[in-house]
Amino acid sequence: MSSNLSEISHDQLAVRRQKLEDMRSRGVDPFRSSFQPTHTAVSAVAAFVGGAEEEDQPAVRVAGRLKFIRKMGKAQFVKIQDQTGIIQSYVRIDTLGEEAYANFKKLDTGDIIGVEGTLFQTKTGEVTVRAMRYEMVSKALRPLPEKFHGLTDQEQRIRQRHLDLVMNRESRERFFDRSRILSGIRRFLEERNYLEVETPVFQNVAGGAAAKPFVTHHNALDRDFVLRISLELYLKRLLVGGFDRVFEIGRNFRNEGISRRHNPEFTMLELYQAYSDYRGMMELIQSMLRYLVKDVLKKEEVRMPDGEVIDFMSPWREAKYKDLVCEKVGDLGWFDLPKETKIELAREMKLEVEADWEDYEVSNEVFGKLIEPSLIQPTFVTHLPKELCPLAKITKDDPSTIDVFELCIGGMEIAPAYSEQNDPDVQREMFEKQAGEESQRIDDDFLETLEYGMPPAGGLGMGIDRIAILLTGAENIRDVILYPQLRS
RNA sequence: GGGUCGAUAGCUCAAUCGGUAGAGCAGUUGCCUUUUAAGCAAUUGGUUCAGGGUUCGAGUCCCUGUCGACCCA
Repeated sequence: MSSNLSEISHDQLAVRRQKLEDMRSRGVDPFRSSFQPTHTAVSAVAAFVGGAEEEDQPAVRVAGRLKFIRKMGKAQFVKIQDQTGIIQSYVRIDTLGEEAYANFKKLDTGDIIGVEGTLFQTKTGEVTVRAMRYEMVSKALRPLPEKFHGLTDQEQRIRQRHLDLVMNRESRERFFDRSRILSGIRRFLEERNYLEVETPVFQNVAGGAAAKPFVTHHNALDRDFVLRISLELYLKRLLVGGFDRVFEIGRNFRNEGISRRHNPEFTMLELYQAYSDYRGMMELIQSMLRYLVKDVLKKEEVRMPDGEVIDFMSPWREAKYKDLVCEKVGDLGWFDLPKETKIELAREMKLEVEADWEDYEVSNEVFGKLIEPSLIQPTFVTHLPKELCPLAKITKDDPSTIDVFELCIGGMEIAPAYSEQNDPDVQREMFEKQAGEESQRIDDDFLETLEYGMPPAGGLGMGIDRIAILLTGAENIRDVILYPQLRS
């Protein structure tokens, strides 16, 4: 059977198919339905008893993908990778037997096998399984990428993420970190008696943020829905319903461009706490991020790709939005200047502002382009102009600002938080001002709900993708989303 | 949407002025019983992203398109 391998050696797929058929003809199932390892790669290495004789070492059964095969005639070393890591196995013709060894030699990298044997240390000290038996678990019909360089093409790494995860340790670790961050957030909030809930993705009105929604169609109802752009309004309904501490971690969808920091579907955490306010949210987010950095990721500090170090443990800076803008432009009593003068000055600072922009939009361009990117260490920016968010409470002693903060870290907006607006009449007014002529986009059901009485509350949102970028030191949102959107 | 750059063997990459498309890894066949990207010898494998053009001759030059990367919006 194997005599014709050389004839088809130009086609690696055909060679592997032939090996598959050879296995079947020997009565070996190339795709077993189960296999029970006793150890993972990491726990097997940990099970090695230092200083003990080999006959006193534990027997282990491990399973995983063949990453490296080093053949030396009548013996070979192979590396087996599972979710936890890699373990080496040493396979000899005199322990396995001639027939089994001959079959073992036909295995390919990428095949998933199980190995059973005792632990020993090679002469370089590597803990290794001396294979007494092996089992074919799943045949790989396609070859893995090149073993040293791995898969480097960005597009392939995303389109074939499974290969990226098999070949690139940093990538696998980064997604483990993302999972740890998610479970850490849940643990943190549950310890504070928050209730995790799920609210609708299909909505009548895409509220809670300013963004273009995706539209979809329900056939049986014969009507269009929009996919949610935020979690806010439904969670606030739950505050009315008496759920005083709620959070949701869910996917939002925004019909906008794709960039280093934007994916059309992204994951948000939103949480609401009755009888709290934006100051309460400061304490919460600070404790939560320190918990994630220190206790979940076991880091003392976070290093960004450019080498800048972010210190989460020192006290966080707090600064008013207007003070930051005035400081940047050289005071000038900026917020009292007429819009035309602001536009002139902004253009002198090489900002691209349009003549028909609103006054606050010009100021916000200064903030977004010149200030935010420079806020590397954790900074609470407070007292934002009220035009920037219609869902927050107006500051008592300054009706031009709202009781909110925007937490900026690493030059990014990480988490906004508000003292939530709970006056239904003020809320309607703000919505109408924002919607302008598109009054059909006002969520009347939400406004009606507020009329039943919503407790005062602090609310906070945090982009999970961005926090993952920040805490894992990634450069691009695609590095923290398993299957990000590509062009086609 | 705009600008710059890129796409060559399964993977990572070469290919001078426009002149026979190469290497390493992987595969195949041998040798090799403690390797570490194992080693040695031999060997298979190409729609050079797609389509058009210039030319005696195009991976290379020109045009269009697809996809991607980076920057800007």
